[in-house]
Amino acid sequence: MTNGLQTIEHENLSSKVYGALCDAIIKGQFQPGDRLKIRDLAQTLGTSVTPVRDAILRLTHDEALIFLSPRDIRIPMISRARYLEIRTIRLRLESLAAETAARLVTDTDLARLQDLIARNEQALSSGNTALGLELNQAFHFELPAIAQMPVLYGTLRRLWLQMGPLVASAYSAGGRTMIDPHYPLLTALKNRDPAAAAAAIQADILSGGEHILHSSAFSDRE
Amino acid sequence: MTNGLQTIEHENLSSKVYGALCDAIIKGQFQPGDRLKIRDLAQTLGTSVTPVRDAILRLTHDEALIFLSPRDIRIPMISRARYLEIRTIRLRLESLAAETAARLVTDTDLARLQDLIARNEQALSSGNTALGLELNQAFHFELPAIAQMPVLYGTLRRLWLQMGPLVASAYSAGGRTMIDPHYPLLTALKNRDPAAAAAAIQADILSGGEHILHSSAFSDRE
DNA sequence: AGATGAGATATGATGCATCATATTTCGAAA
DNA sequence: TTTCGAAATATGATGCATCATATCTCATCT
Repeated sequence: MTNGLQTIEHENLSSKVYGALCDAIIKGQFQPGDRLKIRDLAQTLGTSVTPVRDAILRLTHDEALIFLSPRDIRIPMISRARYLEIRTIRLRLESLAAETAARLVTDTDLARLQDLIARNEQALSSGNTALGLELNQAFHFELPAIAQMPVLYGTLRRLWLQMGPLVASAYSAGGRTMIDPHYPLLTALKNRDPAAAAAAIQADILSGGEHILHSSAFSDRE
Repeated sequence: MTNGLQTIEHENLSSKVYGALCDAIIKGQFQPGDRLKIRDLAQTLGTSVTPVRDAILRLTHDEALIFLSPRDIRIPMISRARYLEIRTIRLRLESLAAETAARLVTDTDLARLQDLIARNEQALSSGNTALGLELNQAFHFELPAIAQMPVLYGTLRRLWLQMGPLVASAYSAGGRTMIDPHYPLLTALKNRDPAAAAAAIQADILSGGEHILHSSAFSDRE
């Protein structure tokens, strides 16, 4: 047994299918309640059932998909309570990412963030909401990456997956809510101010949350 | 598409195998660096390879197992940095669980927690460390359950899985560190005092963390 | 029209064969 | 003894068949 075992990332069909489905979920290509069938997806994607099954099962463990029955896999409609729970968790975790990022951020990091904001402004101008969603999320995920917190990154990624259809639906008309809060956050990071960074990301989450709460039809069930 | 889609839990071979492997990991039946082979496990467990593969893949996505290569699945030795990251995240999340639990806790909940502590005292007296580990963890998981935060529960479960071998190793000699901090937490919950509950769980995590940091050999790598 | 039940069909779980390639073994050379 | 390379073996990924049972369809009855 050796110390310092090194993890590897390898890309196989299953992980490719998983990535494609994650993208589709985040971009709002599925609606809550939509049914996913393994054989249909395998045909569409040109694979056998195994990698699709792998990906689907993974997404159910991510809680981005649910089994309504042992034969019925759906995109879930999350409840208001669940959304609020996720938001509360995010307030705790994204503020941790932001604080830590404020302490570690480099000029290269800042340039990258600036670029994401600029590209999001362009996406907004051209009405490309799917790209806007993607860039908003990419901005958020920069924080745990800059903070060098891989566990936190993975945890947040799964939370965002769960919110995917909700966020895509709430922002289907686009809007500045996905961009404006990023400016004060960027400023705080430039200033290497952890407290300001934490406050900025929390303000982002809360203002975004208000938008989601006002524009979404939630499941009445937990 | 209906509102209020209801998720179901169904138990199949894959989830049974997953549960058995999670148990084994938490109880320290594997050492960091140990190799798991799908066919061997399938033979041991008396299943075909499919459910074992499902369970193994799920554990790799949980980051409780790692692929050293596309053919080599191991129990990871986590790094000091990763442990500290997990601990930081736990400080945030378990305090959230504790605060919320303090607001929602019932007498039935309190009795259950009391029982867990009593059983842990017994396990300590009889030198049953594996049971002590299990009961310590059960106690911790009561908080998100009482708090009615299923997402938080799932998130914490995965963090504990990752720490499984480390915790089992650090506490291989047993000790009061797994019990003593539970008393002030129980008191805070009895008093319905969120701030005290949060402080108590954080103290538990930090004191446990000191024990782990002093007694563990970490991987030098991230 | 709605409800019910039977039969047909579909679905994910499971088993197992095959494949590509990763790993181990073993013999030879240094 | 150690190192190296070739061959043998093993391993997880993938494909696909089969199974158990979930779901859908359709006919009949109220």
